[in-house]
Amino acid sequence: MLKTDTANPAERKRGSGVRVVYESLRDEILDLTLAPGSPIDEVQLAERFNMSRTPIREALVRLAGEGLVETLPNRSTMVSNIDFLNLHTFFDALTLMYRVTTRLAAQNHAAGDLERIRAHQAQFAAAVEAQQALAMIATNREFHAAIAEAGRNPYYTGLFLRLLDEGRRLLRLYYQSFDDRLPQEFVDEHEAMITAIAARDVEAADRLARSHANQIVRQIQQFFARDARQDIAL
Amino acid sequence: MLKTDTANPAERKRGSGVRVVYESLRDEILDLTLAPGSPIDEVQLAERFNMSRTPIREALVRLAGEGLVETLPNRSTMVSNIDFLNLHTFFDALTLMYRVTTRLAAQNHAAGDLERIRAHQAQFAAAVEAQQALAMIATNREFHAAIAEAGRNPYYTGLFLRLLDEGRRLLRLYYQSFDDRLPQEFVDEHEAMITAIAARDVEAADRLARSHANQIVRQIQQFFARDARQDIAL
DNA sequence: TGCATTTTCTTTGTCGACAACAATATGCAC
DNA sequence: GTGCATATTGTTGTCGACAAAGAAAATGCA
Repeated sequence: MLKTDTANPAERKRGSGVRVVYESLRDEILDLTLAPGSPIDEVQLAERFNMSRTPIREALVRLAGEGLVETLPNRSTMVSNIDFLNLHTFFDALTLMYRVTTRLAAQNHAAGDLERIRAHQAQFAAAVEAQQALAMIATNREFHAAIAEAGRNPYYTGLFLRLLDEGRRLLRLYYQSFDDRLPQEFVDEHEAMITAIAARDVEAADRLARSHANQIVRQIQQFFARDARQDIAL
Repeated sequence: MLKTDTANPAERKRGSGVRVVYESLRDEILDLTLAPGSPIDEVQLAERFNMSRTPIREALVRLAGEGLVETLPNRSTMVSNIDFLNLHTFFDALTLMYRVTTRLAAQNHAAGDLERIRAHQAQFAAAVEAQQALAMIATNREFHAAIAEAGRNPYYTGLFLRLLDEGRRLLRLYYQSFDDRLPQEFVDEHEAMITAIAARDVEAADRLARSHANQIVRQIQQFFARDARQDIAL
């Protein structure tokens, strides 16, 4: 219904079906192309992707495992709602993961890590310069993901990626409303974090990560608080 | 092959199939009934649970999402190996989650939380008294899960439960080798944590959680270090 | 007209079958 | 006997179909 990616009828590598569906749905959910709370029809997806319901279902099971969709037994599955009432738990966990991963990156980064991190930072700066909201969100995620990778703790990385993805939905709302204006300050903060990591200065990395997280959290919280007040005013 | 839970031929509630398979396999993996690295045959499971391969596969997808099994494309899926070389990352994350959840429990616990926590602690103490290793592992998990619940941050709770489950496999090895002897000290430490939570003493809760985690980590590390040395000696 | 009940209809959960892929076994040439 | 190409076997990924479970619509009755 959204996109008709029914391009190739049957020229699809065996075993790639689930991955395609999973990644497509995942991106659409996180980009808010699929609205939170909207129902998901299996047969519709099967038609759209030109495949049977079986791989569609397996993709949905994966998405459910990550909390991106919720599936009621014998009832339709739907895109998970954003829990605005408990956003503070999200921000709390996000801040902790920012700090922990950046700390560990300063401790454990090895050859090649800094190059990868700097490359993502360059892409992020370019996206900010071009004022492209979606690219900003994506490159920011990759930047912090690279830092987490350099920290070399897959448990932290896993939770952090999940939180960053969940945050993509919030950021999408945020940038949508602010008309894609550019937060140059984030670029500078990123640079400072890279410097601290390169110097293996754990405490500085922690401090920067914490203030970076606080910065983001504060802005988003202000935005949603303003939004809520407007809702009441109407 | 292990258990023939082929009891009821078809008297099974619609939609419960996946859950049954998922929980059974999960328990067997964590209890080491299914050895790490052992292959998983879908048709064999289908015969054992008296159902088609479809629900079996969905259960395996869920397990793969939690990292309990690994699935190679077009090749058989197998029980995830324990990554002994990177155990420190596991202990690191586990310790942090011990601390964070206990801190939050001291901050946020509400009516009924303490009762639930104390109930699990009583069961744990009973299991220790009875020197039942499996019951000790299970009740210990429930005790800390209840604390995490009282902390009211589902992101932390989710990661913590995953770590505790992964730890079940390590603890299983640990207790197996030590002939199920009883760590009375854990019971006492639990009691102290409950007291700190009840008093809403966040710093004390943090301190106790940290030392509790260190205690456990140290014992398991010693065990595996000893084990490794024995392996070399042989 | 309003409510309870039955019927239809939609959507899910499960099944058995088939095709593709990987690994092993077989055959053949040297 | 060895090395390579081919056939065979086993296992996975995908499919189309059917039946159960709700939900919605239709019917009946007061």
